[in-house]
Amino acid sequence: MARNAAETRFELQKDRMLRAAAQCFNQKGFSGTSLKDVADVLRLTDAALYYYVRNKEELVYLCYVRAADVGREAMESARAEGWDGLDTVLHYLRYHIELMIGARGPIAIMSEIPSLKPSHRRQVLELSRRHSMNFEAIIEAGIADGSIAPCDVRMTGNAIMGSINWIPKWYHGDPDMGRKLVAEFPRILTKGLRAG
Amino acid sequence: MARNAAETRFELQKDRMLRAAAQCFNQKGFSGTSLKDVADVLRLTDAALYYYVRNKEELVYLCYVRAADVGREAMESARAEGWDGLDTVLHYLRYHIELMIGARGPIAIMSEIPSLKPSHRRQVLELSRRHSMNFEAIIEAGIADGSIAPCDVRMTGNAIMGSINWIPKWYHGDPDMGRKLVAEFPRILTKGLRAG
DNA sequence: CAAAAATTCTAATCTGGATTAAAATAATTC
DNA sequence: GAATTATTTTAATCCAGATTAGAATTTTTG
Repeated sequence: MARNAAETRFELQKDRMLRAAAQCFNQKGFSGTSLKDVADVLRLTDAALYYYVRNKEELVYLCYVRAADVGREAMESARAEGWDGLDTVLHYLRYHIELMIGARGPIAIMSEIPSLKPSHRRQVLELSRRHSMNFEAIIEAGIADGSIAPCDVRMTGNAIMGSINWIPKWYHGDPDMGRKLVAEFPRILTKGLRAG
Repeated sequence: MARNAAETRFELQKDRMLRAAAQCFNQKGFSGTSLKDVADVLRLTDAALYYYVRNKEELVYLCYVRAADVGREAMESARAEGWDGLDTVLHYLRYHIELMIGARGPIAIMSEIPSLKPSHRRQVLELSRRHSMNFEAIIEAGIADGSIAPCDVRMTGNAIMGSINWIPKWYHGDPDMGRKLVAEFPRILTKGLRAG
């Protein structure tokens, strides 16, 4: 019946669960949300979650992996379509924000990596580090191709990613706000980059 | 012995405690850090903390009030010294970052307001809302005086404050990084604002 | 220094929430 | 539609960590 793994009822439910969890975690933090909180969103019992995940720690871990996936996808699309460094950054920001607030959202803020068990922590940090590096590489490419003004790449990357990461803290699904977000944020965040 | 309330041994220790707590909360989140974690930093027993604070919830509450105070101070200094809107924003950012990473730090990220009890939550949200409004007012003043290019004030404020709020997530006390932060961040965040 | 006050500790208790096992229900398959 | 498999629930257990009471220690005061 299911075409591929991702279309299994199991996989669909699991994904629903991860989105519900992300929503809860973003609001109340990792330890602040009980499994019952997540289960309530899904109209399930807390115990049912254990059918999909070994324990609570794995739930956050999967949320973070999912967040990393979304960021990576956005960046890959942007790289394929942007025609210079600045344009690529612009595309990346738009895609990432669209995914965050769209059907793939909500996306968990990776704000409690220390709560992960060592092996998971390592993996998530690695994904996170790689994403930062890729973003900085785009900025550097933009400086090289003349579309972005020379700047401290590391700090600039931190500044922009901070804005992005913080979005779930104040955006809670209002559609009007969402449209504005997609329309304005990429523009605002890249305005300071432009060369010349 | 003590000149004023703020110099009491009690007040000093309490402040030390709030800074230790902020450090822990920023790393592991509210519920993720046990009172023992905080006490360990201070070389005290968890039970000793109850001499300074009624319970854990109050500890976070005070951390958040403290964070709001620091933000407000930075903004007041900036308003007094900035000679136009853009310059005021620049000053504000510099002061706020200096306070965050300096002797007054670490400052707690207000990321788990939902964990507060209703009355405290109301108060903190009010402080937070007021700070945002004041920041947006400065941007508007800058647009009016021609130092800042017209923009969506709300979104621009969110973007900049997001960058600021996220700092404690990646800055962990490295002095070199700290200097760079103070030197570069205000410049980066205001680069996109400039009119003309 | 002795008494009083302030601060911290020891040793419990208590509780929310994670986790588990087994039973019950729903969906699929043949 | 009976058997099998997948999903969810009920009903415990279990434990980390918050909280409390009272004792012990340190600091201050006179």
